[in-house]
Amino acid sequence: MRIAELERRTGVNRHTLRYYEKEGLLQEVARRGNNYRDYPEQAVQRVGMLRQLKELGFSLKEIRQVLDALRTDSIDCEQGAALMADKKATVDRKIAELRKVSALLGREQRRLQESAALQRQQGRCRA
Amino acid sequence: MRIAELERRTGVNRHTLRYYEKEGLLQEVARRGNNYRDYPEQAVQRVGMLRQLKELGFSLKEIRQVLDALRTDSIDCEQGAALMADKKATVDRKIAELRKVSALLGREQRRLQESAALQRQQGRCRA
DNA sequence: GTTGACCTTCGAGCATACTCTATACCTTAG
DNA sequence: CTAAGGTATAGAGTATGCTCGAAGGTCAAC
Repeated sequence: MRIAELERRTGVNRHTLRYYEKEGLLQEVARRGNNYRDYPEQAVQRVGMLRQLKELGFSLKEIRQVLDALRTDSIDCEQGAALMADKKATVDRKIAELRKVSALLGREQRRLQESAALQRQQGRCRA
Repeated sequence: MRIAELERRTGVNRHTLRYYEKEGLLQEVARRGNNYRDYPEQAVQRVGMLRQLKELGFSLKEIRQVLDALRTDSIDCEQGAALMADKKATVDRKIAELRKVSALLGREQRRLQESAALQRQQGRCRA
């Protein structure tokens, strides 16, 4: 598919897609005779994963490492496995931290909601 | 405490601490007679939470909203509760996504590890 | 072959989040 | 009093990750 379609299907700006390619995040982008980029169907998923990881706080550099390892082939298996383990540990740590944050936000939300209820009965908010 | 101690205890550059203050992320920083900043003990925790949220992919702007709501007082309870609920939903969504990523990384790690084992027995990596 | 909708590259510009430098004031030890 | 070291502000500089516009090539329809 051409860049316009990938842009439409991923919601990612075409300039950004070219930027990702330049930064090595989207490899093996074929070109047609006219020099137009010709993305494989797979690219949609790849860009999706990229954006997801980015949203989760990973830098493009880190994401590239993971995506590279997922493409494998060029990378040593042992090394790839270690990278995956490392990234998984990072992700698991993030999950644990987010759980705490979620719990904290939940508690705070309930507290404020109760205050709001009181506020409706009485006067001002006394959080 | 003065800025040097907060820097030491949080591991955050003093220039960054002043930057956070300027951006409204650290409010109520008292000044001594000599105009030196005098942070309350609490600031250590606040900076810690800030950095943690940042690490998890939140922008300083988003973090400020949450920290502001946690300080409450100035904010409407109803509104604060809604913000907390909203941020909690975001966090919970992130957790769900990270679980998927973690699972994927785990699968990939095992696959590469098996390939590495085969590789040791036989020849090259065939991932 | 001209129009219009694509596509290309290149380089400038921008927002965020620091990070550092310069200049100067404050404080404490010797 | 002076030197050393901590602090202040202001503003410049940097890294990352986009985002955009200009100049020009490609292509299908008319």
